[in-house]
Amino acid sequence: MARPPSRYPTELELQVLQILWQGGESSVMSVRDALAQQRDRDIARTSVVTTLNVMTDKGLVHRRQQGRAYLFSHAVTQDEVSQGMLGDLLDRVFDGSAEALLLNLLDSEHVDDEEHRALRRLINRKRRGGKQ
Amino acid sequence: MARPPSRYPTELELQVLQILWQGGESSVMSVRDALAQQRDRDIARTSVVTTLNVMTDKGLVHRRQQGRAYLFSHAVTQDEVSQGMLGDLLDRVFDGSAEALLLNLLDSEHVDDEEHRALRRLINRKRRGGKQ
DNA sequence: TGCGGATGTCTATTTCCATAGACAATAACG
DNA sequence: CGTTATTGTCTATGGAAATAGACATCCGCA
Repeated sequence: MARPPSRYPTELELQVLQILWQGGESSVMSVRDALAQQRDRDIARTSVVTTLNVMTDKGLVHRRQQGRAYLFSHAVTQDEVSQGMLGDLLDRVFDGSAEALLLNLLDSEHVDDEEHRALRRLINRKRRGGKQ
Repeated sequence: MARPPSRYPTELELQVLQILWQGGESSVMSVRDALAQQRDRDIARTSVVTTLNVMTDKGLVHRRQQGRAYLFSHAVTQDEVSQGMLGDLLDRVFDGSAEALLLNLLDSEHVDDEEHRALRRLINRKRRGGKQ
């Protein structure tokens, strides 16, 4: 057997999605430019087309023809993707324990005192009724 | 160019690490058995050896010779890996915002009311002094 | 002492991802 | 109208990851 396809957007696909979330419906060229800027490295036009077509097949983006060219837009929301990826990490790394995840987050160098307080405010304010 | 190597343990590597974290220093065969059980699917002994050797090169596991066989143990801790992977997700998906991540976690179906309360208790109790 | 089981090495296969070139079609412009 | 720029399709390449087979050893036991 071989490597299984990744369950969630790959690195490049995520970057593309972020561009579409931010900029809305976009042409290949403008995705290419945004990618080049975001990564500080050029990428060929055809590479972007290929990637966008693959993403279309995967159902990650929508493709709409305008004249002879295509316009692309996101087919999944930022929240969907974030929750999918976070949930995946939660399961795979923290064995489904949100407490373990939060503890790890609080202990990491990514969260300083100030952010710690912000998190506490957040969770205390947000008593119930998130999703509806 | 090609796909860059993954920054953090791959799926299989993570499963192997979990086995070593749980069971301590292990032989190839016992890792193989644990893998097979955990995934409910057989895997060839040689596949496990190959993977463990790659992981040795990557510095993820230690290899110690005992008799003519090897014993393997983890070279990275569970916390190190968790923090690395969570930090990576934080940067790549949530643009470094721990609040955004927490909000997303709270809104997800993975966290019910009870767990929500548990998280609030946790963050309120844990006022200061996480890492030291 | 010779054979079977256990073990490591080396090599191979398959698939996915990232990337891009060759080519064709077509639109635009002078 | 003819040439150039734009755009999509098709095909290819290189490397990583997951998997396993062929082979050589070597230990223990009948």
